[in-house]
Amino acid sequence: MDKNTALQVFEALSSGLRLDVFRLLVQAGPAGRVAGEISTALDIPPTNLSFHLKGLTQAGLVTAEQEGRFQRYRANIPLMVDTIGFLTDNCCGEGVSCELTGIAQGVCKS
Amino acid sequence: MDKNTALQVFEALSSGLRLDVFRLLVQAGPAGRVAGEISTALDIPPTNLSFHLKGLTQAGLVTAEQEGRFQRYRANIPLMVDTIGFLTDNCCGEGVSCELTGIAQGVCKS
DNA sequence: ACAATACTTCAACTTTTGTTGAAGTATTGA
DNA sequence: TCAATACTTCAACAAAAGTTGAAGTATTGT
Repeated sequence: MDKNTALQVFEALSSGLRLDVFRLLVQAGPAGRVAGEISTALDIPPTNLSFHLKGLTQAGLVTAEQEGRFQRYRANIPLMVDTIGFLTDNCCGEGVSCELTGIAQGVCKS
Repeated sequence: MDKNTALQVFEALSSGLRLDVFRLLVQAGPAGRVAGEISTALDIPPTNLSFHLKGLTQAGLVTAEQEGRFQRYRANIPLMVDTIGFLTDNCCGEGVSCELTGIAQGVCKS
C-alpha cells in the first residue's frame, strides 16, 4: 500500500463518528447496513451522516450500493487488512519491536 | 486499547507531514532523532515541525527527552503495535476476513 | 557575561473540516 | 399520478487545523 492510500484511511478513521460508522459496518458483515439504519443506530442526523459516509467512501473504507431507494453501505475489509500491513511495515522497523511486544507475531516480516 | 486512544493515533497519522516524521523516527530506532535533524531531513521549518511534534507527542506516538539544549524524539512502537491490535479487533469481525486475505494470519483471534 | 545555538510559544492568518436546515433527486406504494 | 419515503446536495456558518514570522526560554561555548 502506498503512503497516500494509508493517509486517506487514517484521515477517514480520525473522527469518532466515522470510526463508529465503520465499526458498525464491520460488525454488520457482508449484509452491510442502509443509511437509515446507520442513522438510527448511531443517532446521527441524515445530512451529517451522508457527509461522513462520503468521506469513508472516498477513502475506500466503505462501498455503497443502490438498492431501490435505499443506499446500502458495506465495510471494505481487505483495505483495512492492507492498512494493517502498512502499519506493520512501518512500525517493525528493524525487526526488533515485534519480538518485544509479542502482539503482532506472525504479521511482521522479520 | 480504548477507542479514544486509537482515535488520537489515527488523527496523529492523518497528516502526511506527521506520518513522515513518525516513519523517520521508527527508522531511526532507539537512537531517535533530535528536532533539528528531523527538520533538516524532512525540510520542515522548525516552527511547523514543533507544532506537529507536539501533536504526535500528545497522541503518545512519540516521546520527547531533553538532552542539553536538544530535544530528542523517539517513536513509541508499543503504542503502534497496540493500535494494530485495535484494528485487527475491529476489522476481523466475524473471523471471516482473515482467512480471506491471508495477510493478517496469526494476528486475528479467530 | 554574552553571543550563538536549539527549540518552543505566541499571534495572526489561511485553509480545511464539521454541522445544520432547506431544497433537490429518485424510488415506491396507494 | 401523487404523496410519502430515503437519501443526497447545497448554502451558510462555526470550529478546528495548518502555516509562518517574530519573540521567548534555556543551554552551551568562549
